[in-house]
Amino acid sequence: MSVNESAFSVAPPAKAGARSKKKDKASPDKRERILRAAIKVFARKGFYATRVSEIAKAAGVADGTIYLYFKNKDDVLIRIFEDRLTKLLEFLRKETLAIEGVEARLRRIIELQLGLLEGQRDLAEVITVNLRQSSRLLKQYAAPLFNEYLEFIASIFSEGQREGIIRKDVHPRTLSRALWGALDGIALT
Amino acid sequence: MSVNESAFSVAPPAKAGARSKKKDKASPDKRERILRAAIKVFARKGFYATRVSEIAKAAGVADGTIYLYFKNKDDVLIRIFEDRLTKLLEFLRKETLAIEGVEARLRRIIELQLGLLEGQRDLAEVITVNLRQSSRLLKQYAAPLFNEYLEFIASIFSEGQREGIIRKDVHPRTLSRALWGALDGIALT
Amino acid sequence: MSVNESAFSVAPPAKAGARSKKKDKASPDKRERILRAAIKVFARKGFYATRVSEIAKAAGVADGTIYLYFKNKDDVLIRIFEDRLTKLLEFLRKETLAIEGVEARLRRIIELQLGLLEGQRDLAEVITVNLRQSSRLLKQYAAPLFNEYLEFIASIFSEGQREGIIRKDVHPRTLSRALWGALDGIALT
Amino acid sequence: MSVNESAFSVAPPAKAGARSKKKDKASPDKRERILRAAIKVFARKGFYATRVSEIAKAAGVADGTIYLYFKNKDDVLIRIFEDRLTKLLEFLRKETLAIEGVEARLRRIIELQLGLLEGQRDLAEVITVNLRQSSRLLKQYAAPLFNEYLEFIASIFSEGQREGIIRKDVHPRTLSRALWGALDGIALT
DNA sequence: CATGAATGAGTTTTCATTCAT
DNA sequence: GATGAATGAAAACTCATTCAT
Repeated sequence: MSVNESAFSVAPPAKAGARSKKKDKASPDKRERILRAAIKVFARKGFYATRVSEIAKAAGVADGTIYLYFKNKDDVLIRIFEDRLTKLLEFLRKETLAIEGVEARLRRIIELQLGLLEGQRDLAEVITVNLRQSSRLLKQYAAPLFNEYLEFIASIFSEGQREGIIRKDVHPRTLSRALWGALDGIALT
Repeated sequence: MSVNESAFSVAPPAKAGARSKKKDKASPDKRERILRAAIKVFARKGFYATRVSEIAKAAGVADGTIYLYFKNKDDVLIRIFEDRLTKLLEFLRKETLAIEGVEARLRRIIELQLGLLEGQRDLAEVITVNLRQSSRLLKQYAAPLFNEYLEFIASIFSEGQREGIIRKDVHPRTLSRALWGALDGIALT
Repeated sequence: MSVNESAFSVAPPAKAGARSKKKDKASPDKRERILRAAIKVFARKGFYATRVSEIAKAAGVADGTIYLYFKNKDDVLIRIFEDRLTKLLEFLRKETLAIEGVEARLRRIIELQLGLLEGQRDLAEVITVNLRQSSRLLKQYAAPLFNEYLEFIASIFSEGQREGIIRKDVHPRTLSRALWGALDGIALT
Repeated sequence: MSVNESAFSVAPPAKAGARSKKKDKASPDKRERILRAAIKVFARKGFYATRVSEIAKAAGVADGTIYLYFKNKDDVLIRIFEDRLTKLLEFLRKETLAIEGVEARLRRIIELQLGLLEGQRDLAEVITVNLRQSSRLLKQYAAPLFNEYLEFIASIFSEGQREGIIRKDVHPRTLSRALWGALDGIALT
């Protein structure tokens, strides 16, 4: 399973029987289209510099439509974190835990991570950049998720320390932060 | 010489004999006060979420005063990069080149870097965060300076590769990005 | 055809079959309402002394609405010139060229002009006053149109000179300027 | 006596005995310098578009100095009208009344007027343009003076009508307005 | 559901005026 | 008197959000 066709690369779920009912006027995944458009635009211009109208245009919907699916502009960013980060985390867990041995696991994480950061540059950009300078509100929602992510990687380092294959004088949490930072730095190229 | 009393921790230059001679116009350090206030506020809330009036209040000046020293809000951020990053780079160069051996140098850089990122958390925050999602204009000014910084670290890795103490299958530039990312990630705590 | 129901006294074009077909978007005459309000207020207070909010209030729209139809305050003035002066010129041409003989034509011009300046005092005021002391930008747009207007009158004087019924020792262009000035001076009452 | 060295082309009054007292620090005619500078800048950019600091720079004084001689920016314009228009009127009266015959007088007025408008383009510009679109306050001061000026010319037309050499079906006041307008229009070239 | 024109609160920025030196 | 840095009230303009169609 490649990273780029991974679970968090959400694709509209196959649209079962073509045009289910009659009208089906509500294009089936307008919400999804908006999220994707938002990721793209947020990545390019940052949250604050992005106009709601730009998201709308990129998604091919009217400005007002955004407010049918999201409470407000902040909410769009929050949902990006929630939807995507959750899926990313699940995916990482599944992929990693299937592997035996701390070193192999870390290699797999790095591999996935770099693959992710390459294939989903936009998403990574949104996560890293916007995590920091956004409103209190956002931080409340997003930070816990990101923390969970770091915690997961830390847990692997922790295991490595117990097994004695990783130096013990650095806190696993610090290691996980350093790893994320390094990978993110690399991917920025 | 500690990082936190370093060259880039700009202090109004002692004003030799108080009220030197005649003119002494343009309140010598008001500009500096504004820059410092801006760094502090930008770090906390990010560039876009920061109101010019907040910078003014933090600096203890009137809103309009900002515009006596800076062209506009963008310009304030640009000058932060210009003033500070330049000084930081000079400082790093001086400190590092005085040291013999690639490994020792890298240790010193990490040491300084972590010291900086701790002692000047605000500045580091502004540099890292705002470098990414800001206006074209800013990127034009800031990115080159940041690149110079990465280039400097890359040059040390490069030397290490020639000396055979650093693996040669990764580009020095990638290494420098990874190092910055890791250190930044750590400091974020 | 009276001057005051003339072509340049723009009225929303009757909107043929009410609510024509489908779209009918962009409130058809809001732009027009704003232009009219602006002419009125500019005439009374001058361009610079007029607040955008005053135009908005006079037009019965919100401040921001102005910016849906015009780039900025300058643009409002520019469009007044463009829309109105162009129509005025067309009107004058049509009315005048239908008449035989230089003297009769000039009489008709004076008649129309005074009618205009009376019936559309506001517009005349805006044209004359604001043509002079405004920004480079405006002059670029407005002056050529005003010149075209003067040129048209000059062409009639020119014809009169060829026919020998107007003294030849004054340049037609000077005559047209003098005529405009005199009529404007009179109308100022 | 040429128009351009006329009474209303105020020159600092010869500075009697060089450097009267001792210090004489107050440059003798700073007020006059400011007025002249203001006329020049107002003519070029109009009252509203002119910054107080621009007048100051043109006059070679500090911004604050202006407020030692004038109550505020409005006051500067008011004094221009008062000082200059008064002098202009006196001058016109003296010059004209020395001449015999209505036609000769009018010729002289036109001559002077065109000379003035040429030699003192700036002043004429300020008078004509700014008379119209400025604040209530200004109009209160300036209009009466301008009216007096028109009244004077009207009186000559009036005399001409009594003498039967000027058509009687137009009000003298209208004639004077037309004359001013025509001359102003010509001079605008 | 979808639209997008309209709104107006909230920001940036300007500049006349003041006042400590 | 003269200065010009500092002030802050006032204006232009932006853009998230609403709501009639």
